[in-house]
Amino acid sequence: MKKKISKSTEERILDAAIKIFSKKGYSAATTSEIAREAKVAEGTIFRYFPKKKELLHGILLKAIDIFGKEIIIKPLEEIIEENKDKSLEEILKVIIINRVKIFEEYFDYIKVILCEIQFHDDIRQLFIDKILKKIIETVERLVDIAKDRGEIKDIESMIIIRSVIGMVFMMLIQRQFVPLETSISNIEEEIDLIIDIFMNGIKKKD
Amino acid sequence: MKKKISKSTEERILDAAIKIFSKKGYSAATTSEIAREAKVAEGTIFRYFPKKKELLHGILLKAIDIFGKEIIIKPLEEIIEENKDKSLEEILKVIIINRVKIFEEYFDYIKVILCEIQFHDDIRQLFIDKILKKIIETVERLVDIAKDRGEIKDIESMIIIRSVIGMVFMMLIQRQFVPLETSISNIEEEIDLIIDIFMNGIKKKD
Amino acid sequence: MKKKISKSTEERILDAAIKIFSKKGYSAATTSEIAREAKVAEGTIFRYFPKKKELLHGILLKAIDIFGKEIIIKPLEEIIEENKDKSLEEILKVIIINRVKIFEEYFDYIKVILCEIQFHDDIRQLFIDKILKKIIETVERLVDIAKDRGEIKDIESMIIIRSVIGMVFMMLIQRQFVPLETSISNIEEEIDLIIDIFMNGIKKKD
Amino acid sequence: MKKKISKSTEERILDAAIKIFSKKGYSAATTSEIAREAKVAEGTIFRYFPKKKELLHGILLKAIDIFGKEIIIKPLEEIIEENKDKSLEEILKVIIINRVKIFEEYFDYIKVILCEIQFHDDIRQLFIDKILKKIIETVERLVDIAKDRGEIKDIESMIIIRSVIGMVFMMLIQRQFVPLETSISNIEEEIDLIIDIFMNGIKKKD
DNA sequence: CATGAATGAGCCTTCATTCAT
DNA sequence: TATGAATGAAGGCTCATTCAT
Repeated sequence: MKKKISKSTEERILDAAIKIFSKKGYSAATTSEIAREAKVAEGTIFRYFPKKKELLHGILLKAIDIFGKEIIIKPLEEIIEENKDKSLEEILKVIIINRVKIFEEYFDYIKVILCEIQFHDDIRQLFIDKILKKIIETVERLVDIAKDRGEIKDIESMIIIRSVIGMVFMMLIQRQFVPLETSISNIEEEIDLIIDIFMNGIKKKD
Repeated sequence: MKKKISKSTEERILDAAIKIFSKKGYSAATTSEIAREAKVAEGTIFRYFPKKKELLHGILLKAIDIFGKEIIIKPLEEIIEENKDKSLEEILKVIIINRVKIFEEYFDYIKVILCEIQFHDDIRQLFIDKILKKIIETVERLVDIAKDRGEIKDIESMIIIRSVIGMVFMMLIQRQFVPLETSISNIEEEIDLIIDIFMNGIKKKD
Repeated sequence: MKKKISKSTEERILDAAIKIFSKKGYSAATTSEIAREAKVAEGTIFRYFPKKKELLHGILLKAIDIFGKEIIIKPLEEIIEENKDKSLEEILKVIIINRVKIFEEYFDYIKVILCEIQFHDDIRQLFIDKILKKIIETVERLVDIAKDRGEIKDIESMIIIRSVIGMVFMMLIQRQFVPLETSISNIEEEIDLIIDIFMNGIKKKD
Repeated sequence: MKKKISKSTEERILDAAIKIFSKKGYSAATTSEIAREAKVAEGTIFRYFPKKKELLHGILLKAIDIFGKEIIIKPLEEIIEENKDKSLEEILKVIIINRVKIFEEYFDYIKVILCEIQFHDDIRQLFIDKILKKIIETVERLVDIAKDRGEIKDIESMIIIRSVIGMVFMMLIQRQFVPLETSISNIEEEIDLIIDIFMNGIKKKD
């Protein structure tokens, strides 16, 4: 029975920071705007985050927490376990739908992090070590399971992972930035199509 | 025998701006650093680009020029024409290799633009109208040709395009940011694999 | 027993601004010099006056306050009341001496405002509405009283007002800018002469 | 037989400078705007006036020329000569009307000079020596003539001069800046009233 | 002699950071 | 602990001035 405690000051600041960073970018965001958004005095921010950059670290740490612990490891293993008898397509669909939901929920985190890893070496390293590698490891296990089942070709796992992530990522990006009109009404249908392409290719068989 | 004329001041400034923007991000970049890089006085920048933001516009305009005129339209049609008799896989490979080269050559432009379209509505609109739509239109024609030839399944073109772009894009991103060790030595081999997945899927056929 | 509280930061900045503006003019004055004069950091100025121009507004607002509330309305009525039985000349003298004192005390305000109303429409409008019209209204009442008493000719009030103000104004200007040697030692004597000219003209009666 | 030669470059620059200075003030005016107004290149200005401030000097010199030679000395003497037999009022009226015309024609010069003498010692000194003293000397002669004729009271000439100048000046200022509605339709009528006040005072005689 | 591109000092302004309350 | 006034370094931008053409 989780009691909803009113957010701590630190949390409020971090939430505000994510919001502003994702809207303006890290550099263009100002601590004063973050303070206003968090409804604290500007000085208060610096009690918790003595340098502006530590807000970015704070965000990444929170992202590591969310993506790492709560999302990637546990649920993925669970999903596979719970769907042992299902086909690879079906498992993939469950996973992708789940990931997509998370992606959209934490879209602001992703935007900020993907942008800023270009400019901050420390942030990049942390991201690679604590998030990216974890994701890859986990997906790799999934691919290996599939390979063991003898269901997929013997292609370098990295390529496979990258491919499916790329396809899904592009779908998400498009949905966020360029809501071009497709005849495909809902996201589940889109995911089905992607999985179909991914699993069976686009070539017509005779 | 093209003689390399010494670059105009405006070009030098724009080149410097791209370099600095891609290294630090638009907001964190300073006009004084750009001036230093371009070897001009800071004031000179403002003769050509009265506001810092116009440097960003200048970059986008140049990107539109490069991607639009020189790369997308003409060459793609040529490639298809020249490879009429080849298989779809072969044509795709030629195209992707060509695109990848361009992508890597103008990687700084892409980084800057993709980051900043999030924060500047005008930049985003220009990008969508002048680059993205053009790319999609062109690739769509390619897909339609393939569909006409009866070589690929009847899937929504947008999904197909997005998928292949996503796969290639992820490959490029990885090569740029996370040079993880793969057993795949060169890019051509990687492209072959991507095309194979894209065309034939990853499912093993019995 | 009014205790002289140490001036607020805002007051110190405004006082410094008036001083520098009156010495150099608004445009030639720099915020850094004003900051130095006010003994605050340059950034502090912008906490109170986000744009340099708002310093000018601040000055005008203060002038409106001083000239409007404290000086023009109340004291003038009082003076007239208190000197009911005196001759017009005597009343005029009391008023002019009082005005002259104020004028000299706030000479910097006047210099700045009179110069800058030429260049800033908003400042001009405020000045006309809040100061000039008030002055004219008040003096007009005085003239009307004199006319009612039957002591002065029936000349358009505006002309009368303008004339006496012009005479006094010129005297003040001269005293400030061109301290030409006059045999008239003190200002009271000068005022007497002006009043004499104003009341009786310069023509010798036979 | 004055031939109207097309204005020299120097003249065009000076005319442009007066125009811009009077609109924006000396400091806020830019050499580039002056160049545009004068239809010359920015560099050209500096062939004739190596420092911006020399434009101000140039303007003052031109004003000295206009006010000094052409206007004050010669015509005033002429007017007095030609109107020997007329009354002082009539002579005064002729003079004032003439002065007013000049004042309005060269209003931009006056505005610029009166503003800037506050901030530039050299300009002020020149103005006092070459214009103000000349005006005073001349008017003084006029007053002395009147005194000799026994027509006016024996008041310090300076006071007399200042008074009439102040009255006229205020009238002009008002006409320029605050065109308040007067029942007096035309300027001649106003001048008549001013002269009347000045000569006969405002007191009703019994 | 005229041009206008280039300069760079210095301006107004912002904003991360400090610190007395 | 929280505040917000004060700071001052640094940024974007302007503009008088120079100089090669």
